[in-house]
Amino acid sequence: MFTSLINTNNINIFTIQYTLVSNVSSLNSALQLLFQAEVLAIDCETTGLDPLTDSIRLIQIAAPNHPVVLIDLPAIPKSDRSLLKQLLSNSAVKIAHNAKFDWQFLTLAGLQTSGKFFDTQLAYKVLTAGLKTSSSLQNIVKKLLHFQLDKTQQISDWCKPLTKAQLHYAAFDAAILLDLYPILLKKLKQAKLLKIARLEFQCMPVVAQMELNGMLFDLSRWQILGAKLEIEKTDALNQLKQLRIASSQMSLLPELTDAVNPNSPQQVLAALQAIGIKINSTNQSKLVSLAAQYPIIQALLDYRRLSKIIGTFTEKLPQHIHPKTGRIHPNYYQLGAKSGRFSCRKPPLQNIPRDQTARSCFIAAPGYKIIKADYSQIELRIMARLSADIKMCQAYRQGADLHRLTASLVTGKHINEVTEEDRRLAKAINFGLIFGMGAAKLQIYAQVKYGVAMTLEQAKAFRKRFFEAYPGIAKWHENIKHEYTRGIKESRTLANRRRRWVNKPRLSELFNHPVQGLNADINKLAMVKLSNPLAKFKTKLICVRHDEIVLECPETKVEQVSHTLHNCMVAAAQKFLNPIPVVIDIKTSNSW
DNA sequence: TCAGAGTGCGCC
DNA sequence: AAACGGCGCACGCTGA
Repeated sequence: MFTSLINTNNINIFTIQYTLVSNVSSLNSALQLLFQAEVLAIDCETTGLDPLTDSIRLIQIAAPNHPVVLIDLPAIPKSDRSLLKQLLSNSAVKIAHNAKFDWQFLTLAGLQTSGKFFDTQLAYKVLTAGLKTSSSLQNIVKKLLHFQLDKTQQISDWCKPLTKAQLHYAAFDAAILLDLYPILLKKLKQAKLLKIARLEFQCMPVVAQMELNGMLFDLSRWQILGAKLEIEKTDALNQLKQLRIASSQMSLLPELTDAVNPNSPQQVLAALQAIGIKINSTNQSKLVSLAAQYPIIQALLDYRRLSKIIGTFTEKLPQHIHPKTGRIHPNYYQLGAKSGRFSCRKPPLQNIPRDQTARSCFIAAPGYKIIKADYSQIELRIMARLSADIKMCQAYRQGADLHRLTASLVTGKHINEVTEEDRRLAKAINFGLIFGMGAAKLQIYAQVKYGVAMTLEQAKAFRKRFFEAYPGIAKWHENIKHEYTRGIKESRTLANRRRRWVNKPRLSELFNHPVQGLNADINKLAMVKLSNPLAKFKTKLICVRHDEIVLECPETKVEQVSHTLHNCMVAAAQKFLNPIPVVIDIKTSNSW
């Protein structure tokens, strides 16, 4: 099916030309020829995957109509790399696949790449957001150039003297990017995605630097916290044991129920059913409302919460402290979510419990402060902007508390009589209903997340009143429903980010994407705007979380940096939300 | 025995 | 007619 031999613009799979340079004179004469090129494809082969401990073995630079330059970097003394540095920061478009990886290695080798970037992986992800497709170089080459890329050398030993096969592979990997570039560029233009792709490209070095920065972590404080949680968990487990013995007396098979594993939903369900609790599943939403009635259920919920925190964070986070920096450097994937949001892994810092005692273990280095800024109610503001609901827009323009307003509208109370519980109720209503939640889920959601109990009838009534109170939202939902019934192929955010729909999407997904996606667009734009100020103020971006940006800043510059951070975030959001005002909450302290 | 789907839950 | 969305990770369980 796939041709093994193909002539593309620049290369032939068997006749690819390359020049291996291992001394400064041959390096510089090879580089001289590349300064006229408007595009440069760059790739690095490294001794491993960790930029903080591994190093570059080979740099490949490809330009149209030139042999690929393969630079044996360890053979070039640091003092002889000035022309290379110059090339990597010139005005050419730098093309790379997963450029973050190469940027990090090059930066730590003192070869910071700057200027315009074009990341073939990000470009492909922007084009295919929503589809189930791999964005590996191999797959992209297969889909766009119609041949099978041989990656067997990728896992070869790059620490030993390089073989001809390795050099050929390395040259090819860089050269192929020159062929992908015009195709991806054309597709981006045709799909009106070039702008959003450029936002991603500009964001890339900011993300790359953020990973290198990492977060400083107070291990001893964390361990004290962990020990406390461990005690609480044991308490909960003991309660579960005692109560299980009681339950086993009612069972015909005590030897089985004695062995109930609290981590097994199946066994727990059977055990709870055996003592007469009528449930069909043991998830939080089914159990919360029964916790007051049955102590064992409270113990189970406690146990689950604590073992989650201990298993996922308390025990795992210390393993991610980097021996070289003493900091935690997670992996951020700027297009990790189909909506355009970031995802974060190893460790998942975007999921750290919001509990202040946990977060206070992430600390500023001596002489630094942590500045944390988040967008206030960004999704609701986006919703106001998209729906142009008159009451919602007016409330935000007047600086009113939207949750209080909703509380007043759905309960019929005067705005001054709204209680704290009413306001929590309104939060559940606002956050839930904009994405199309039904009455049954609203009832559960309000109980689980906000501790507000209501009957199904009340939930139905609240739902009805919400859409009567905000007819603009109801209309916006109607419009999307209309598109939905006609069969919709894609959704766009205001920044024109696209998400494609493969099968018939759920209606709620259609409600969600324009909101969640624009939130991501805004946060990324804010990061890009911050890029230069961060360098100027020697401040580190250390974490981003959907609507939140965390910086580590020299103590002496806190005021200027807070001010700049505020301005960048406001400007990014204003670009899309105008005339809805944007509010940023900023806090400065010694820890997160 | 081990990959993978399923359940459950931490975050926004 | 009714329907929140987006992640990553740990765990028990299933089936080839």
